[in-house]
Amino acid sequence: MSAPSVRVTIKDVAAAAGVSKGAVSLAFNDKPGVSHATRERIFAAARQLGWAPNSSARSLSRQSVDTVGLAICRPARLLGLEPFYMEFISGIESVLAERDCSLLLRLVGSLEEEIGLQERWWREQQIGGSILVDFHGEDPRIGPLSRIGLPAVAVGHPSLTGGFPSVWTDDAAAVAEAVRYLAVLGHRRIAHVGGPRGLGHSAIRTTAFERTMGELGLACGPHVETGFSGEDGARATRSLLLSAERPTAILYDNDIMAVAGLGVAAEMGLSVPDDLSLLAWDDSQLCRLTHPTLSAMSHDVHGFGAQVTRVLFEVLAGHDVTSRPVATPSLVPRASTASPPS
Amino acid sequence: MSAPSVRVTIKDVAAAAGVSKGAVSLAFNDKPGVSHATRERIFAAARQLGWAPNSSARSLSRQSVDTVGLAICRPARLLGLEPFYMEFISGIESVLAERDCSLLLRLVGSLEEEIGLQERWWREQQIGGSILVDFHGEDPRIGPLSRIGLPAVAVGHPSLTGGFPSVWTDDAAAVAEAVRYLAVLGHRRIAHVGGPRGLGHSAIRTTAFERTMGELGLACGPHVETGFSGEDGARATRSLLLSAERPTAILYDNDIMAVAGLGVAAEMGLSVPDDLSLLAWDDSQLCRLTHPTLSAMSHDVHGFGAQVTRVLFEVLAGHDVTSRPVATPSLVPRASTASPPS
DNA sequence: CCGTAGAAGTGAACCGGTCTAGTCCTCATT
DNA sequence: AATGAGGACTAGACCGGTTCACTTCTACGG
Repeated sequence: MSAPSVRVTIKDVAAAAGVSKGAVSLAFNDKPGVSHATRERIFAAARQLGWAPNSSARSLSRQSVDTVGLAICRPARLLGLEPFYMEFISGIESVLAERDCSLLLRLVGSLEEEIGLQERWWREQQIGGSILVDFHGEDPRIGPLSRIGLPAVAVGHPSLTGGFPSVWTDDAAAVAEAVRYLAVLGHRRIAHVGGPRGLGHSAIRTTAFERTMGELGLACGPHVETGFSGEDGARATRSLLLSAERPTAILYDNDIMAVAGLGVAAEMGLSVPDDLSLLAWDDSQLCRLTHPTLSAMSHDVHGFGAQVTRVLFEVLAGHDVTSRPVATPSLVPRASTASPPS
Repeated sequence: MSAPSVRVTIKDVAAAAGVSKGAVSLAFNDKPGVSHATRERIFAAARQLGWAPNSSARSLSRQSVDTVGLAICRPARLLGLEPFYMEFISGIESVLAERDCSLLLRLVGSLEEEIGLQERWWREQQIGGSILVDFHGEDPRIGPLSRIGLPAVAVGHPSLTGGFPSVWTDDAAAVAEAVRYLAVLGHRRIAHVGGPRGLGHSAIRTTAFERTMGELGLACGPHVETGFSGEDGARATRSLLLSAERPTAILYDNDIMAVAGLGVAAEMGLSVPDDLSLLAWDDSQLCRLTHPTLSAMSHDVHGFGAQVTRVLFEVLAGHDVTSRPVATPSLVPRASTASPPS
């Protein structure tokens, strides 16, 4: 790839302003050592020539870069659908933009591919640090990426993220709230449609689900594992609704699956919420568009992304950072939950 | 942001392999001038030291970068929901990854902000070129960005994209197909829920809608402008269904609004497709999850993104590139369309 | 009037690669 | 034996910034 045809460098600006390169650099980096008048002259010259410091040259001599990496490992088709990530990314961006930093984004096919990618990014000094998402139990990224010293913030419960400082939502508490709410409505047969067990936060939610059911003295109803796609959600719902002990309420691990569940219920002639209650997770706008609208465990995904990024900057500044939770998802009851049929 | 604590450079590798910096560079760039044996020795040394060429230094001396820019200008909340962009991005990535290039992504609030951003990216030589999306009529980006010579590929009909080579879908033809299909089913009162007129492709679709209706001798039913959000879609649908001359079919400009329309129909006690037919656009997985499933104008968004990126690489290679269409969206009939009530 | 502190500004080294001109060597040709 | 061609490799300039050590000038205190 080529560069602008007329390349204007700091030397040209210096010449135009009648000063040395160093003075221009000082002026542009807001450092003392140039008088107000000179500074203005330099800015005027730069504006007139349309000059901006070459970012490669700058990061070369500064020995630093203002880019952070994010690799997402989910099948592409699925990603398109999950409102979560785009909103998360927009949260990240909101903080990056404040500091004139950029996001290097890559979709990868496997955790191994991600390890290779992050290592390369770091070695080539393309990124100053990374945001790591979707932790698995015994996540294979932890070893290699800590070893090379990649500064990173993890998204996920500290029990999953190895040595990386993390930012997380207390999913266990949220699941407990969801289940208790359904129980208070009178549901006894509650099912859970979760993500793959391998995925850390799915495992946490599943465990919390089972524990809470136990605490309430309810037989732990069926729990189904899925790959988070809408089709998975539909399949899971169909099989639950066809089982002998049909659940009267279903808790889903994202909102797409809950929408799919709503479709399946309609298809099978069940009325929501009269015959069946549905409770979604993540609560994107989607939950307000269906009929009936979907009750959901809601959290501020945009703010979550922003917070993660702020913590990453702390790490990059060399501060000692400890893991911290953001607000626990909270229940937003809408029209898809009610007492079970008597 | 800091760099790896132990920085190993090309000099270290050269020393370890007992050659000069130049030899290492030649080896790593697959250029002639080093024997097979030496090459192997160099690779071994690099692997052992964990060295990869510093990307800033490389692009500085090569006077080129391997990053392309993409700025998206839509409210963040909306973006999260639109499956289109994530899929489009994953298509872009699939081509970038092949060539070890990266995507610089930024969400912006206005076209003016985007102009500033693209100019800065280009002047600072952070990007080699850009992908421009969401063209407006008389798009304000065209002038400034052509003037600075930014290499770019536009997504949108050539009539919108000024001098930029473009890749587009023939939305006019697709709209005509959609309307004719509904007409063949027997619909006479067909409504259109489109995007903002300012947005180029929305205008094209709206015009095509009106023309096709005219050609079929149908009174051009109501056309509603929206901001593409689900809430907008719901509002538009509600107002259409309450009008005196209630339409029997509605064509939506994306799939989120169609899903919202489905919700509104249910809420108003109308049966889809018996009382009302709905036809969506973009056809993400979402259209298959609702009940009834949504008929849609379907196209390969992932492939679209990939194609756009390939064209950008042609531009960057200095080839003379002409605008070209990709496959026209085609109708996928599902359960939301049928003949109108007699 | 001297000494000194601080502000303003310069020149050159440096960051880590790429690339060109040039050296050295081997082998084939006349 | 002299000539030439070409392969393997090196030294050093260069890319465009940042930064540090150093100079010059002004102002102020004693």
